[in-house]
Amino acid sequence: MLKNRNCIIRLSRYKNALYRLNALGFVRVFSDNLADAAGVTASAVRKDFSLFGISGNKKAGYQIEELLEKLNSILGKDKVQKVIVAGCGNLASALIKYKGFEKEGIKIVAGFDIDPAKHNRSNNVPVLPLEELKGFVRNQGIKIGIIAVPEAAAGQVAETMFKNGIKGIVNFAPIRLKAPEDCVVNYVNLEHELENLVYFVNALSKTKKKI
Amino acid sequence: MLKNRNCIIRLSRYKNALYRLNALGFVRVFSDNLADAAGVTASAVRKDFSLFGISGNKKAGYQIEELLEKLNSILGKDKVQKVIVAGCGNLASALIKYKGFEKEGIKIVAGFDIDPAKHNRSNNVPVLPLEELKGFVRNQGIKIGIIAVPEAAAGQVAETMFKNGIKGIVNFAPIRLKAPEDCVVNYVNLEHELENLVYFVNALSKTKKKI
DNA sequence: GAGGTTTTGCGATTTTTTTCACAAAAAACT
DNA sequence: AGTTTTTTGTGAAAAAAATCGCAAAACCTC
Ligand SMILES: NC(=O)c1ccc[n+]([C@@H]2O[C@H](COP(=O)([O-])OP(=O)(O)OC[C@H]3O[C@@H](n4cnc5c(N)ncnc54)[C@H](O)[C@@H]3O)[C@@H](O)[C@H]2O)c1
Ligand SMILES: NC(=O)c1ccc[n+]([C@@H]2O[C@H](COP(=O)([O-])OP(=O)(O)OC[C@H]3O[C@@H](n4cnc5c(N)ncnc54)[C@H](O)[C@@H]3O)[C@@H](O)[C@H]2O)c1
Repeated sequence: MLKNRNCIIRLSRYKNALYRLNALGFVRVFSDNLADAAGVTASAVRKDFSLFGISGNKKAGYQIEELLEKLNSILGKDKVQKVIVAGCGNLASALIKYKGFEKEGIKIVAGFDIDPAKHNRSNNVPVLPLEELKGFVRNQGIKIGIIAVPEAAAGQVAETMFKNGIKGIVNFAPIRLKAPEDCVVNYVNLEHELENLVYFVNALSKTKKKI
Repeated sequence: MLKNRNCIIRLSRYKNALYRLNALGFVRVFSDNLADAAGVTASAVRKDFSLFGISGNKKAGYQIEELLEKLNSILGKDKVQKVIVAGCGNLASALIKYKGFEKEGIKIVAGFDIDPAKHNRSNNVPVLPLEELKGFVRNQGIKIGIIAVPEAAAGQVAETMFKNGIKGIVNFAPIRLKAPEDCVVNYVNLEHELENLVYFVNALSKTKKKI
């Protein structure tokens, strides 16, 4: 099994770039066009493809439509991915309202919250009491969850998710989660993202001054 | 200059973990305690510290307070970082409302939008017309920006930011940005994060079945 | 259809990152 | 004071990821 997260993220980027090229009327691409569009090197493109047994035509590059089919299949985009969110505060509201996920075959099917004021069954995306998470996830066979609860609640919520069949979590709370070994957690930490930026901006400005 | 993004992200994680340990009453840590709390290995902790010339005491570990001071200084947390946001839609609203940034010394000082309906000068965090971004950034010497505009507008907005002194951008729009070489862009792509999760969940379930 | 050109596919190489492993320092114990 | 125990700090080794480089295939031109 391939473990390189960056490589899979690049596949997503190729996919997005290919949709854009397609929309511009292109039918074929060469590895270097695609590389430019995705912001990587041509040999990275070819290497990644070779890792997944994707091949093009020497001298004629890759057929965009065919390529998209293969990438979409690798990325599990041949079926709609049902996702739930725990914690329906500010961040989750933005996620639930976001139209872009639908285009990508990602469907947030329900939110869960402990605050009764947030509950709403008649919504397009219902917000249900946290106690219903368990049954919902089991019955619908949901595999992917998003954690958007406060830091203090995240560990507990993750445990409930994993216990009831969730296999992958995107966690926005700024805390590490314990996960069973057949499960995955992807962390999105916006503070760290900004801190990181501050570090590199400072570091760059220092090196520039030396020159 | 150190280029390893992961290493800097780990420093942020150490910092968070140290605050938690501090709150629990700890005064000192050993590399392995900290490693556990931050979700890394003890040798990674020591190696990272050695890279930044941070040293502890053999047999007595590290003084938490002192360590925090050093990490905070490396991460630029000794002064408040002023940040602006372009695009004040759903996502930016969540960011603007988020209380957690303040605790981390990150202050979103203004939002900018093309939609007049979003403008509001009397808010705690004012939302101003996009045309004012230029002057605002220059006058206040802002170095960090967040892009939360639609994909189609992101390139243009980034260009304006960079032209007026922004050195680092966190970009939520699902598109690569052109950046001057003394500037940095950190990408946060939530679709890709979910896609990635789907890939690894599928991959793991396949390898498990083989066993 | 020979010769030239372009582009893929992938093994080999290089670079980067992580992990190991152990000497040296410091504390604790005897 | 010497011995044992514990933990750091960092070179060395290993592992992982990125990049290079080039043979081979496909196409084009004449
Ligand atoms: N909003 C941001 O921009 C932002 C930025 C960085 C990090 N985060 C992180 O994302 C998470 C969510 O942030 P937010 O701004 O949406 O917070 P929020 O306070 O707006 O929302 C949290 C929601 O979780 C609910 N909740 C609390 N405990 C719960 C539980 N045990 N089970 C289910 N629901 C529970 C609350 O009722 C609330 O609706 C937090 O961990 C925060 O640290 C948010
Ligand atoms: N909301 C999410 O959960 C989510 C998830 C993934 C990605 N994103 C990305 O984040 C970005 C923002 O998403 P959102 O949901 O907040 O969108 P949104 O439509 O709610 O907000 C976009 C805002 O940008 C403003 N805008 C448009 N053009 C502008 C310009 N040229 N200059 C300044 N402002 C401009 C609009 O008036 C609007 O207020 C998008 O690129 C989106 O693809 C959002």
